[in-house]
Amino acid sequence: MTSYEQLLQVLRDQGHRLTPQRLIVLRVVAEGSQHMGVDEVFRKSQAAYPYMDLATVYRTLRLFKQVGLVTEVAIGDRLHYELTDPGERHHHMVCRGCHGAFNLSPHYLEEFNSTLVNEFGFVPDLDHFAITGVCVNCRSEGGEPSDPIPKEDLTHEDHS
Amino acid sequence: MTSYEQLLQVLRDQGHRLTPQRLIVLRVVAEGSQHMGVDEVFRKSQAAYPYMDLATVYRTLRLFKQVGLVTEVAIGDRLHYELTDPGERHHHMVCRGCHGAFNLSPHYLEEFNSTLVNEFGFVPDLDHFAITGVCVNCRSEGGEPSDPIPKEDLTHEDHS
DNA sequence: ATTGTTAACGCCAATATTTGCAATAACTGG
DNA sequence: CCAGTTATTGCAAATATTGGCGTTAACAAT
Repeated sequence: MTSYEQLLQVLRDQGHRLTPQRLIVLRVVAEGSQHMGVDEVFRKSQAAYPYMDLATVYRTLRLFKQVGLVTEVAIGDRLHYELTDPGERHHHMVCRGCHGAFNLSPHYLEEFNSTLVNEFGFVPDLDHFAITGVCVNCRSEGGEPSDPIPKEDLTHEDHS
Repeated sequence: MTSYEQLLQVLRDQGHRLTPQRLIVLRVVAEGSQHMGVDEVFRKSQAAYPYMDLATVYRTLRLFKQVGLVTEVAIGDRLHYELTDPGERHHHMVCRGCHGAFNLSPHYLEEFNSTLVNEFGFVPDLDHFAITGVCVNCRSEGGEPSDPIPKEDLTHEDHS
């Protein structure tokens, strides 16, 4: 019923078992307002279920990523995870200045996608696409700002 | 004189010191026909200079990547490195079926680049760009082939 | 509800990668 | 060429990530 149930169905459909650990990790990631690092997911999961093992978190996140439940984003040099929103699928532009993550509509990749397919027969993985660079704010300030722009201000921008 | 000298100049210009370790790593990467993993770079460097430390290799590769001397490519789930060729700059399409790395002319990214800059003021890092997907061969064979296509046959394709 | 099959877990060890720090050596200016 | 400054190294410890394996428990079939 809830979209939460739908997510679980994705796992079932692919023959994966619904374990309490997976439910917890899923909830943790789902409730996280922002993308979280592995350690953060682990700590929150452990809070809900003390026996939670770090290896399980790694394995679970890898699985979730495989089936498309979560999206992996490289922030700085660490991987972060966030729930994949099937309705509002988006890509990321990650600023290496402020580490802000801007959303990017899939629309901007469509042409690129068809080009690769048509010219080379290469089908790119575009479920999620992340590209690093420097955002407007960091460009104008010049150099890496010591005072990063709050993620909240940037992350939910979706320029369609 | 040699392009090798030019590479060293890049380091000097940015105020980095020219240590024997760095020269060795640079040579190893330069002489490697294909992109190499950290361990491979380490082993070859160690062969040339027995005191070479693994941490130094990591640090050196990170530095080289920063200054653009080498290019980092994700093959499978490990990072590989290759010398950045300033003349024949190219990007990569990495097949997750056969792990082959196809070259991609920068031309195909120009439009994408200007779009991001114009629309969002976001300047993407396109010195090197790598995208994973499935290549023609692996698509036709269906599923992950157990007999990977030799890298030699694919890697130096440059579809301009 | 009971049982069988086997994926997944928890724990531990292995591997990969990063970091702290004292000693060294690359560059600078004299 | 010599001495001073400080980035870089090597080593070792810390941290991050992955893998092996016996046990547990999810799911399917009875």
